[in-house]
Amino acid sequence: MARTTLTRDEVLAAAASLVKQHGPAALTMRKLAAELGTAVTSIYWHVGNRESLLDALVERTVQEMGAIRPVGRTPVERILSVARTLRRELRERPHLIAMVHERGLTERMFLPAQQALVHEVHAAGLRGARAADAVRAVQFQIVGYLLVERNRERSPVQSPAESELWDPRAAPDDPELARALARPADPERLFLLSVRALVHSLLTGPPPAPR
Amino acid sequence: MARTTLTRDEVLAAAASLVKQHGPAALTMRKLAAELGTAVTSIYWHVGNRESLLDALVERTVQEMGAIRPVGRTPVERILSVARTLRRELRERPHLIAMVHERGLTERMFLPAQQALVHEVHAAGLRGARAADAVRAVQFQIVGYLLVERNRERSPVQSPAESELWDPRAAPDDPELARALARPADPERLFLLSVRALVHSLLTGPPPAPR
DNA sequence: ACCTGAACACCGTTCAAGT
DNA sequence: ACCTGAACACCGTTCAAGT
Repeated sequence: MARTTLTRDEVLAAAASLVKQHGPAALTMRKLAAELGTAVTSIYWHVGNRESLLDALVERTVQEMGAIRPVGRTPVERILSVARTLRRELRERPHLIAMVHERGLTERMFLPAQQALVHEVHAAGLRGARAADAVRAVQFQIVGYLLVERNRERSPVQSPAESELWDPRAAPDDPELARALARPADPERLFLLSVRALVHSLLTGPPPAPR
Repeated sequence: MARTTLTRDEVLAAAASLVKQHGPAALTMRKLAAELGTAVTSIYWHVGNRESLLDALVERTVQEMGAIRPVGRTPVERILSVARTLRRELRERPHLIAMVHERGLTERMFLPAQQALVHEVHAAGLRGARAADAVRAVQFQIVGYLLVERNRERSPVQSPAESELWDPRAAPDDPELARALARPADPERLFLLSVRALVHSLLTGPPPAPR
């Protein structure tokens, strides 16, 4: 397919396309070579090996996660907007994000978001170590939530299903609770509710008690 | 090695041992056969194929995560004890937990914990849909946090390191904040601080505002 | 019912050889 | 500087054949 001489960028582009469509497991050196119309071994000249090819893809993804622009009137609202933006961007690149995660670069990918959080926590009046704790707590919560959510979506058919797990025996005196837990969660609503609750507590509450 | 006839349980035990020591990628059918002193193909008779062998290991792990016994005087403290217990148990089985996660069974593994949380949220006076939201928010936060923490630990050498990312330019008027963010986080402290803040807000705060 | 080796279709990677 | 095919050491899985 490559009418001109093969290029590292061409290799990366083809690899990214394979990963976006079918996930990282579908990215084999041989399929990639077929896609590019070259010998398998040419790829090695340009990218070293499969591992560093994946590294390069991950690096690209990290770069693509651009700066974050918080919107809203209060710090809480602006932090919520950051959370919402992150959720959207991550959901658009599930396979690549998973690779970033596997490579342990999630933290670095979230640096722009972290800086935005610092700004908002500051605006809310927190300083020093307390502000750092708040930033990290929110960041961990957002990232963690999204990992769990992704996991739920990839879930095979659960057996037993959540609805079977929550028959009324589990909470005999609160059938509405059992019914609510038997229903599937609304992830976006739960996400915003959780972030709001945590942020509210961190920004306005008293300092947490020592353990 | 198997002096007597090969058994499905023997296969599972040997496989679990390989995974615990070197992770799921090290579990190849050929190595497993060598470990058991049988032909590769014998294993197929007992467990079907590699995929269902992994499924069986995951199933075992889910069963092993026994019931949770909350301790403490207040609901908040008892929920914190659940969080601490989960953290410890997960950290003892990193590879197997990762496999559970990859298979989308994390939720099911956490059912005993979820039931404990229901009990505590109830004790704190929440009912119905509001209680269900609180349970799920806490559960998602705990699981999510542990996934992020695991990721951090597996992290290769970060480049640029967190400490380089946080030079004083990022927060010019708060050098203590920059210093705090440049230091590595204390995961257990941050974990308990986060859970405490979220739980406090969910159990005692006003209902969160609509979005 | 249980086990076997041979064979198949896949991998990633190395290397000497080409231009 | 860039590309090639052959070869190597691995995979998971199928299958006909043994007992």
